[in-house]
Amino acid sequence: MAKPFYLTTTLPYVNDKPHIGHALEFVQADTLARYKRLMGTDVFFNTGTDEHGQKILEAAQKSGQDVRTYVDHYAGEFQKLGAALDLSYDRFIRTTEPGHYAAAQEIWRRCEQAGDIYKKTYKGLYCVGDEMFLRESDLVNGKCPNHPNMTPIELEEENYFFRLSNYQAKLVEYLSRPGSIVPEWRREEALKFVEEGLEDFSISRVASRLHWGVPVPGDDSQVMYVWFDALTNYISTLGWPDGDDFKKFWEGGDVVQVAGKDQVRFQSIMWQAMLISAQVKNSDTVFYHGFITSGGQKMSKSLGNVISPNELVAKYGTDATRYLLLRHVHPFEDSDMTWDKLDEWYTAGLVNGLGNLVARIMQLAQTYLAEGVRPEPAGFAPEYTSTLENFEFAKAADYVWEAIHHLDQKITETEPFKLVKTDEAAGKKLITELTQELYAIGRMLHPLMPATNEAIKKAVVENKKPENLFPRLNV
RNA sequence: CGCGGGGUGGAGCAGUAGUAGCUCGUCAGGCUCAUAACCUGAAGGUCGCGGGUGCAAUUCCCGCCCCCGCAACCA
Repeated sequence: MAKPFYLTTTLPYVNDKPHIGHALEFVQADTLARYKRLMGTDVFFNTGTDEHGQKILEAAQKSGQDVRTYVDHYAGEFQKLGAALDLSYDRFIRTTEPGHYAAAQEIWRRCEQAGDIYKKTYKGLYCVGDEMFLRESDLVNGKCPNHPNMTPIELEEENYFFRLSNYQAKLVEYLSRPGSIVPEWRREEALKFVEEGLEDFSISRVASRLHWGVPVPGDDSQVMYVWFDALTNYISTLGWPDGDDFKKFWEGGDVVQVAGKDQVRFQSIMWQAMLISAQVKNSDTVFYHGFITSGGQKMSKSLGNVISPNELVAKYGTDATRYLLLRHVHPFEDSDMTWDKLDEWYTAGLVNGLGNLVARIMQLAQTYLAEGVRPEPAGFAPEYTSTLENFEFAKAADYVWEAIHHLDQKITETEPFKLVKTDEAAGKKLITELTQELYAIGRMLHPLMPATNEAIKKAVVENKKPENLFPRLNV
């Protein structure tokens, strides 16, 4: 029996609508989860929403909503996106759940017990407009960038700090293991960063200024800084400290996190130090994906180049959106996306490629075979599985599309549509073979495009050519 | 300053010490089962620049130029 597999995305912060980066991360994680299940592994796939902190309070106030109403709304938006992308998560955790509060407070206690939490006075420049501390480097002409007519004031505040500086040696050890971070070069980057020295970081805020957070155990005057509580979700979702799922999937399983490339310090350094402090096993691997740009630039409303996940699903459909994100986005590095390119990729790969192949084979099968083909059970080629084991989603798709191309070639070369007229038995045998190969392609597609796999399987078993899987775009 | 990634045919990418490959686009041919799809072939690159080591470098080494990230509590 294979080792259980725990997988989690980062939790999107709900201060705005879901964007394409969220969709990318979700789809990548979902593909891994489905792949592992396909291999017979017991999987726990976690995602959810991060709902505390200053920014959220501000965003709620700005929209004139009660903060609860506000976070409920956005949690709903992310759940809708999950459905639109056909995600197979086992748990959608919200950091405002009571169970999560309990876990966050418990890890706090354990870190405190380990001697890693202490109180310190923090002095800094505070912008009343933003209600937050600014760094020197944030200032524009000595003023807050968001409030140029307000002079930041010197403010002193007492906060709790976490002794990250205690964990340099242990983090170096952790990060020295290849595989602790994927891709490898990001691991080396993180290692170098840790070797240069670590500073303690503040993990609480004064409750009178910011009440929207998890109360610090034993000190009602402070709430946890949102990072500290949010990171805990990865284990609170499993019922830590006592839950059976925690024992099975975290302690007894492979623990894999998926995150954006801006997350290295949080996921692979802060969070891992917290785990060590609380004496919980570290994550085995954190996989970091790149960002998606549009027309060579960061997507932004002012540039008008935003491509939203909901627009993608509306235009191309669920599986096609998954295809576009998996095959045409580099798993580790930034990738560019424009509507022109998306249309091109969609038409070439799905309309002309996969969709057309299904149509041509199923037309033959439906016409010449008496009944559905019973698929033969088969394994998966290592060339295919190794790509997914290594988070190389685009290569996995490339492998499948090579198989699609070979099948197209085979049809052209063997001419079943002629053969069946000159030698019916041989023709039918050939068509049966082609249908089985189509079925095998569908199976490999499962982690990437689950509904498409189902559609192909159904067509083969029922011996019925399906409606166009991928309709041509109206140009 | 530092650290990291990258510069390959029109575009996007892969790759390797010894005929440079893929997708899209272009052109020609083939096929007719299929969603004007599919198959084959062709045109198109001195693999950023300059040195070095090799019988041989796009691939290794040195120097330079250009582009893009990171430089921590922004969740």
